[in-house]
Amino acid sequence: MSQAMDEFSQAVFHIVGSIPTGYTASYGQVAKLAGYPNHSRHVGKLMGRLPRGSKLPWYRVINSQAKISLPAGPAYERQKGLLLAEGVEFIGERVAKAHRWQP
DNA sequence: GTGTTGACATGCT
DNA sequence: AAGCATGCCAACA
Repeated sequence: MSQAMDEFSQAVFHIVGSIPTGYTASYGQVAKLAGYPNHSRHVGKLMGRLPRGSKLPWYRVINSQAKISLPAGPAYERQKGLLLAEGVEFIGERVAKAHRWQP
């Protein structure tokens, strides 16, 4: 039945699941690693579609500005809290460069 | 089929 | 540094 998720989503999920604890990756980075260099936007859209109990560390995915997207709100604080709990350092609203995932 | 939207990226000013 | 403009591609009305 279901077409098994398109290769795109599957690749993105795989990459996101490969992000080590305490590290973060940007949408463009994930998209590129997934094999789709210019699909950064779709990564974000996919994240928004993820269910609440998703096993994927979606909270480790941020934008190229090393900042959390989401227009500030409960979700924003939630992601920030999760990252902090993983040991990620925050410089203001920005994630420390040292905590950016480097494949 | 066309137009708008979207958890973005990159470049220029 | 920060802000504005352009590019890119799929999903949705």
